[in-house]
Amino acid sequence: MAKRQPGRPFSTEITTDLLEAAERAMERGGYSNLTVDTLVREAGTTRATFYRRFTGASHLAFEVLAAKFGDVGDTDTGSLLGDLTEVQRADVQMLSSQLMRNNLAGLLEAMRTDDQVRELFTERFLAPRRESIRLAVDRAAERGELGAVPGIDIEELRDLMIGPIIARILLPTGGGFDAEFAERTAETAHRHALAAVGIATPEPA
Amino acid sequence: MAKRQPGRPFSTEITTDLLEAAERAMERGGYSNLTVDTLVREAGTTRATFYRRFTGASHLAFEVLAAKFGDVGDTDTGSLLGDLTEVQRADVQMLSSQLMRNNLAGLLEAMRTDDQVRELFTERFLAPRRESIRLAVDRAAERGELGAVPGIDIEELRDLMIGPIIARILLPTGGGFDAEFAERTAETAHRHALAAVGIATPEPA
Amino acid sequence: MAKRQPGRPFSTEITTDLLEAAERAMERGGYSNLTVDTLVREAGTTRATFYRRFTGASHLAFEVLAAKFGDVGDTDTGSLLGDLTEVQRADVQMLSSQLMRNNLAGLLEAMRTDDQVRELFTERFLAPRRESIRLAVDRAAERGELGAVPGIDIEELRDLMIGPIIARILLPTGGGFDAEFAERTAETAHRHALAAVGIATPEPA
Amino acid sequence: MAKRQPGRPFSTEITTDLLEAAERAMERGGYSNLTVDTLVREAGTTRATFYRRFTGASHLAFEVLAAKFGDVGDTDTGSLLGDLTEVQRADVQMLSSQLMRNNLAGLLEAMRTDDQVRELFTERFLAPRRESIRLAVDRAAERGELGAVPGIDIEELRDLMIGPIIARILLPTGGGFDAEFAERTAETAHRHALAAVGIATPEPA
DNA sequence: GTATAACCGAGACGGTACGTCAGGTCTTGAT
DNA sequence: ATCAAGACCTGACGTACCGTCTCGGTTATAC
Repeated sequence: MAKRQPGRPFSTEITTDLLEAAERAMERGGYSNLTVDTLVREAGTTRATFYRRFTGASHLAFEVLAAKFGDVGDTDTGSLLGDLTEVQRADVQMLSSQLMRNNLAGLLEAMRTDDQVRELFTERFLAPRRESIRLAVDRAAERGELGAVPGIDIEELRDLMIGPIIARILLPTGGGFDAEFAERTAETAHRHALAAVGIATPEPA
Repeated sequence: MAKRQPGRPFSTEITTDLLEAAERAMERGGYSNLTVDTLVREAGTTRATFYRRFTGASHLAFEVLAAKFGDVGDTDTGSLLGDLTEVQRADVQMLSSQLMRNNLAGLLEAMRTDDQVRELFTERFLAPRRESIRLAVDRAAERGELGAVPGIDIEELRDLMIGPIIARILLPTGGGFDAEFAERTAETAHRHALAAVGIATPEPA
Repeated sequence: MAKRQPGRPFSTEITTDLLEAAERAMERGGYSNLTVDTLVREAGTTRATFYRRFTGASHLAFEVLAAKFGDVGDTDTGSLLGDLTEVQRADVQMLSSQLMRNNLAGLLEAMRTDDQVRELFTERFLAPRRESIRLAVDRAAERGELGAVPGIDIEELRDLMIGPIIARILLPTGGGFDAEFAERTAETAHRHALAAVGIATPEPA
Repeated sequence: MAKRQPGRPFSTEITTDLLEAAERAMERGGYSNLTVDTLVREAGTTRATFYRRFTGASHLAFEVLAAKFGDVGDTDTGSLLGDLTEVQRADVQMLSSQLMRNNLAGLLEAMRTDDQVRELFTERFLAPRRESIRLAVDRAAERGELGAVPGIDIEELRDLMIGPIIARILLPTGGGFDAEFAERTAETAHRHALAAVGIATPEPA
């Protein structure tokens, strides 16, 4: 029954002020410019109050992203290629946003050090996306699209899909994303999956 | 003839001491622990001396990586798939090293802000690797392996190859690299290239 | 009512530690050896904490002297000569201290540059001493010792009294102060004042 | 016969360039702004070359003043008061110059630490001025103006004369020097000397 | 209603790093 | 041996963040 804690509860207004201030800073300057001092000043509060809610700037940054992109839907389109394309479209949209472009590298570095942020990220971002792919593959197997599921490394499929998007965002030369980028890379991942179970790729679309 | 410039020359010993100190720190703690103070302390020199050589810790970190992984060879194996596999093998080896695992995210974030580091990185890391792929594709086109070169986006091909490696390194859940990872991803990139020019993929290897 | 200001108050212990450290350094090495780094190290605190209290080393040095010599009493002995002698005795005692010998020149140089230190010095050291002399002259005028006050330049009288003491301290050849130095120079200043209003000097004492 | 040193001799041009650069800097910013770096840059030479000529900035500063004010003439006006007035006029002129106002305090502080500068200053500035006063007193004694010379402390007389000038320069509130300042203070010193040998002061001028 | 527990603003605090400046010395090549 | 150039070590500068703390004052529940 989630018992009420004694004492004065957190002011929700301050929390949202901080989240908004962080989002603005992340949109503008990006991760390197996120300092607790600046955030609390802009949110009109103080360091101590900040640290009651978050363990540090990286934690808050993560929460901003989680609020924006935390929930992934799972759509059953009826075919593996269709499902993978859906997943890829959602990820391209998420990762190509200014918020991600400016902060992904910084957060990935923060994860290396900070266990808490790493766990949160894994749980809220990585796991759901991996699950979407696993479900798509399972459904394909049930439909008989794939001979044998065990031959497919879900993790590898995921990296094959999200990797090119990340590369395009993080590497300086990376251009934009044209309308068919998601389709092309999803097809390639699809071929990869088929090849893994020994099925020759059908006619290219 | 590289004329001698006037004045006392840089002490090469100090330079190598700094590079070595940086490499140790990068191997151990990774990018976040790279501070100018710590480096000069360990190298037995001073901040001012450091700043005569490097613009900051990120610049030095880049130089360490450039010294280790700067030069890429170009091997002509006689087939596009063979060439791409060579490229991929080299990149897997480079990126899976502890040095890269611990520092790639930090450097990518540094690049967002620091123009100089971004240019150096682009010039010394990105451009040569892109060039390797371009040469492989050009040779394949000459051999008639590919119908029309213009249909192939070199940049996209590069992202399709390096992306999965990066994802595996930077994302917390990323496992290791088994012996055939390079082969599999190179094959997938190869299929992607063929599909781009409308050629059906041959029998999977 | 001296309302309490918000926030954590300054630690008085740190303040006194700094003042004591400064006094020791001023006594030992003198002004040139006063560095913020050394002071905070000896007081066991940090630069930032120092700068919350003082604008710089010269400010702190001034505060040390102000605490020691800040307040001057005003004694009415009944005669101008007596009053001037009292003032002179106090100034000889103050300026002949090791603290002043070692730091006066440095502080005078600091004053040239730093407006704040100049103002503090003027207000807390110069003004009160000038006032003592002015009061003595006013009382003498009321008693009829001096014909007309306006004829006396208080500033000049002050310089005539404090000047010789300063010269003796700052100039390298300056010897010590014998017991009658204050009396002799006060008499001379007295004669100067009388001469300024056209009164012949009486018998030398 | 002042044997010629082996090797290349000092460039006199550099020496004068340095002296001139120093004078400009002393006139403008004053002692605190005298840095070896700035001086050699402005003189178009280098630190090493500077240190072959001078032991430090304070040494050079002293040389500038010595070149300007080093030699004092000795005039015999026929009376003690006349001679003292001459001395005082010269000192007022010297000390009231911008060059002295901006650098005296700094040099006095430098003297406290640097033995060499102290010796140079004593020898070239203090000793000659003391000697002028001593000669004036000796002549007065020969003329019978003073009963007995031994009763007069030359050092004290010097401090009584130069002290007020110094006070007026160094103390922040010190005003300017009107035309009769030298006369008035010389008279006062004269009275002091007479009093010291027990002679009543004559009618004020 | 009145404890009590936790919040909140303000800002000091020790720690660590930043990038710069000045001092005085040393190394290189040239005169 | 001087000179220009500039690296080098030492040590100090004033500032920025970090995460914690100490104040005085303010809510919300819980007794």
